[in-house]
Amino acid sequence: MNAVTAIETDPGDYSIADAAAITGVSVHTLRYYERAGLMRDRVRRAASSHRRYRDVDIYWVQFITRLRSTGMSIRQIHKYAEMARSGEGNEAERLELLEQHRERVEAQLRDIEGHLAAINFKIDLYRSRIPEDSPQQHSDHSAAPPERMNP
Amino acid sequence: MNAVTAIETDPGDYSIADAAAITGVSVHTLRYYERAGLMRDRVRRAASSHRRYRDVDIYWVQFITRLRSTGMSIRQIHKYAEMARSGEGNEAERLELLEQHRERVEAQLRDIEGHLAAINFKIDLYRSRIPEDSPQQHSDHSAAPPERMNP
DNA sequence: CCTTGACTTCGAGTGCGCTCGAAGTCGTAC
DNA sequence: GTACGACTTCGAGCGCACTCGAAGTCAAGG
Repeated sequence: MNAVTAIETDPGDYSIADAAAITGVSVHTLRYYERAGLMRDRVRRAASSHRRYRDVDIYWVQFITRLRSTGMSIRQIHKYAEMARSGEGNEAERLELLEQHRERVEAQLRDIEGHLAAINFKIDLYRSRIPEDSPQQHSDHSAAPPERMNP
Repeated sequence: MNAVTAIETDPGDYSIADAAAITGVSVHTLRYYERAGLMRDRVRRAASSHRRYRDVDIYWVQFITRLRSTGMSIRQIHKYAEMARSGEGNEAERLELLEQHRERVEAQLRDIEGHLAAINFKIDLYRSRIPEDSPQQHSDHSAAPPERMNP
């Protein structure tokens, strides 16, 4: 069970280029994430010191990509990864972190829906001014959205 | 109809501090937006050279805030504002810009929904590992999301 | 043996969107 | 008159998340 050959030949081991292709994250960013302490597990190395990503690493990258895409900061992901790295005993804490994030994402979703509605409203406003011949005043200003805008 | 007094006393005129309070955008940022050419209309000034925001300015700020919140860049908003400033004749172009943004926002919304589902999936995974007493192995790894993750 | 190319590390650079601070000007209150 | 506070301009600074580049290593192919 030679570790090196095992690592080199094991299917389910990917080069950094492969990992980048699979995850859609650039090789630069993959290295950066690792440096920043975002990886859950230490990424294995071939004898050549080249990184060998395993499936779990890929999944992890895909998951933290989702966290990033929903606005979680690198700092926060680092914290989460650190907890995950330190093994059992902090599951409740990790869960809490995720649940807090979930709430932020849900709020995000609601906000964006509101913004979308306002944008659609404005689009309709433009539409009503263009198609038929009525190129008089442009009272573009008040893009009054479907819902109240101010607190 | 003294312009100065008219501007000073007109209700519907707000100081930059008022505008900041109303829009939730900081005074620094309001000035920055103006410098960056994001304002549709030239913001009026009192004799003291203090800015006097009118309702339309407020509405505009609120709208571009929505554009910002949905990921439109300052550069793009500048372009849009420039078109709006240059008066009639480019409504179709403005409409197109907004519609393109709308599509991006809709895509954003779908993406976030997917991310949220994956996060919820992971949360459920944690939940199943915590409440009852079963603190054995932690096979946290594969946060297999409800939908396929890779293209 | 030598080239090629895919990787390595590490520090520096970039772009974005603010955010701040210094120095100055007003207008009102005491 | 002078102190105060709210504003003004302008340039510089900051934090974040990458992104890049230089210089080096290594394995395989010709």
